Amino acid sequence: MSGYKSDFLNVLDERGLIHQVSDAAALDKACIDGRIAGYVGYDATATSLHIGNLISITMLYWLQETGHQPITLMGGGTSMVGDPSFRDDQRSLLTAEKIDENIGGIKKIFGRMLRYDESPTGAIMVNNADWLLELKYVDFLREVGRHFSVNRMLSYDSVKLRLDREQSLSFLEFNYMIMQGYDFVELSRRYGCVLQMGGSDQWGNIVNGLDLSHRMGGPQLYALTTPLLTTSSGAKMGKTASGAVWLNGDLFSPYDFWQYFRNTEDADVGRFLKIFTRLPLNEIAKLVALGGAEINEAKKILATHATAIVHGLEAAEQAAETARQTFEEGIAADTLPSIDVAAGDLANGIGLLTLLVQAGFANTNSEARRHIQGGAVRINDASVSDERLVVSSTSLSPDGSIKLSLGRKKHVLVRPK
RNA sequence: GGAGGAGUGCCCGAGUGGUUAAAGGGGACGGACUGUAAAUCCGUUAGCUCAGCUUACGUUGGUUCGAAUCCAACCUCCUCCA
Repeated sequence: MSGYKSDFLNVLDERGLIHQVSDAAALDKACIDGRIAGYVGYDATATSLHIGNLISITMLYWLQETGHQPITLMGGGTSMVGDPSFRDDQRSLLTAEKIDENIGGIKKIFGRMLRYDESPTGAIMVNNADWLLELKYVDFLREVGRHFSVNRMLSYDSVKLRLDREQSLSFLEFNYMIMQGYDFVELSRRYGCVLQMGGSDQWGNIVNGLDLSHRMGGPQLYALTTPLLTTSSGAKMGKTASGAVWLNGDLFSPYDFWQYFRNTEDADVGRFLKIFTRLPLNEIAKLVALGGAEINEAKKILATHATAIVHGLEAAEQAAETARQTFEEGIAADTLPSIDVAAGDLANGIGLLTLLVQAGFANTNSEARRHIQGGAVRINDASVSDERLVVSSTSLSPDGSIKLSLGRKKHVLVRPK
């Protein structure tokens, strides 16, 4: 739907970020009447957020830009339980130490995208461990638990997958949505937060919070979700052969991040420009209008802007330049991602299979072997067919590295250290 | 507690004693073609010290020259009954 009056909802709507909103008209009005506070929760399931989370951070960004207050909630408490939504298996339990470590890693990204300060629209960082871990079981059940209907919770799509697949859903996990609902109420009490946002898979969990607030005599709260991001071919975004597209540079390099967006399908360019960049819409419209091979220019702009938001402009431009040299000039840019190997090892010679695994091109020697048999591997741009090949210092180029490639697109420099 | 049914590789799903590392599909990866796109076609898709060996069909045992397939116990889930 369109025709919102508030800047916030208009921006999100124009950029295709809205999937569902509860009581859109009332939320719209609240945004006009004054400053609202809205939050997104992030569970500490890994040491970095991934590209899917980038959308919800973007929503917080626009919330702040349009004069409201974003709250980032770290799931230090909820991560102790694990969200079963749309999962077909049980998560392994995370230890408290691991959760702390993950939160440390996750936090890094927010400072780049949001402004944390004391001003009315300054972002706030909170951790639900602060209140969830203090709860007394029976008191909590009597105060909060009584408002939840098990019948209803079982009817949610989010748990259907698990039930349909005849997988057990433990009572522990079943409590997750109650905790998330309670988080919302707690944030509303503490910070006057009235809006929770998230991916479309979070709708059920978020709406629980709305209900709970209502039943506990709290204020009217609102829910807003974004569409699940898929490519035009229907694949879920954010997965590559080597794993998730992480936002932290140590897990997924800025160059790879840039490449990820550079390889966007034609049909997705416009949609992604709206979501992953802050370019004005009229400029985006011009880029999308580019036909045929020229759309590649739009993809480069998309890649650079998206990378700049996450890794900074400098890193983004360097990634763009590296890509230009690698793909357009066909030379080995010394800024390609590199791996270090011990100089002594290289002098003695390293098996190619080992090297491919170290480079992250294969998970096992067998997989590396298959790549070689399939003709995908090149050393310094020369095809390799011998899986027993031993790579040594003789392959070093004048600038002191070996260019190792898998397929047309994946390149890594091997450097002795 | 009783009766019946199910559990296969990343996912779905065939297979009911012997070329079965397990049909087929999906996904993923590689190759060709292109524009570092899509579509299409081809190939690969358990591990290893790889012309060989090891581990695999819920778990553990058993029968057999030989088991994913037969038997027993156990675990998990589903349906009906109490």
